[in-house]
Amino acid sequence: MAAARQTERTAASEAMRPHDHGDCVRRVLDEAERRASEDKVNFTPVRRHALEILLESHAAMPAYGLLKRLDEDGFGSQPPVAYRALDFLMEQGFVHKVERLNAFVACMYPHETHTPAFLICRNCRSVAETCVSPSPAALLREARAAGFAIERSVMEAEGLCRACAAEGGAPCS
Amino acid sequence: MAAARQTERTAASEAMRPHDHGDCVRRVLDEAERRASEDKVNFTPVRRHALEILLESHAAMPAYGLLKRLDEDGFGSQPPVAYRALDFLMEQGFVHKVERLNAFVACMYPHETHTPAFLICRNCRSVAETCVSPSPAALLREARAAGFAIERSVMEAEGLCRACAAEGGAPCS
DNA sequence: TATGGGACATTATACTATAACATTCGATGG
DNA sequence: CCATCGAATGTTATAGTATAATGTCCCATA
Repeated sequence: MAAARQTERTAASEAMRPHDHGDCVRRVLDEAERRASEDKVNFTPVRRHALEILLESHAAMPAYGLLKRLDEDGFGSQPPVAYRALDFLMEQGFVHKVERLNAFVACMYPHETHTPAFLICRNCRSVAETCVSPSPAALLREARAAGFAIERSVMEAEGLCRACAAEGGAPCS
Repeated sequence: MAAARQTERTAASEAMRPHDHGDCVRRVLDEAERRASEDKVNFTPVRRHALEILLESHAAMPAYGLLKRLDEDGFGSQPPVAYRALDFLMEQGFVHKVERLNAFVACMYPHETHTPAFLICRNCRSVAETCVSPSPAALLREARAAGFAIERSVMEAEGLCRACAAEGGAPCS
């Protein structure tokens, strides 16, 4: 279990089941490619490779984890390398930041506008993205009442994934 | 505008209107006191004072901002001073962390169990807490399907508060 | 061909958070 | 009374996250 941090383990309905992950990768990468050329943004090698790395697993990866990988693959070792790529990918909606973990995941639904919602296991730190409607009604009402214009929002739920619950939910260590 | 970061400015329906803030403070502090003695937890001076500091405004305060204040008031200058107080206050539900900002706000609804929802202005960084139901239906459905047990969740919405929108929404600088 | 802008390189530093271990002190039971 | 256990705090050190600031490269294009 201790090794489960930031590995392949995932929790949510789609991600948690065995699946042809190559399909995930191709689907998302193709869509990103398409959208990038459509929007005339510059999908450079470092940006593309950063997305590929994040796509290797459904787990969230910290910026310095990504940086390490980028460095190993010859893209440079300084923090801005990773953060610039991440900024681009997030602007394009190809990647989300999981604030609770200060870590990043490739978006599995890059074709739809949505409010990402994450199920984050406090035990193994697996992360599953699910989609909810662009802005949940209750929050939208509150925002309207306040004159607040929501531009993007995220829901983050912490708890225990099925696998960890089965093991008793004790901390990894 | 530039000075608006982490000041009294707030955005949401309750917090954004002029109001007797002394009432907020007394109400929350009394409730906290009551709950602490009821639960037999140790509401020590540093913990209480940390809550008082966070209650001074509806804005989110970074941990090191709180630490600075605690230090000035004679409670010590090392990071664990602030983080320990914050850990306690969050456990008790008296304080929430706004993950998007890595900053902390006193909970304005310490008497109810709820999913906090934050409206965060990307321009002036004001934060308003609103309540939504313990777990929005759509997310709950997803979680059930995944066998994921939600223990707590948060919604964070970023956008422009009314005041900043009126000013054109340009960055503070 | 100059020039303007986007992307990238490089250096330094700011900010956030926790690990690890020592000490104090009060409640509780012998 | 005294042992001792645990919660809270004190102290030092370090890990982890993120951005500022400046300069270079290169290419589209006027």
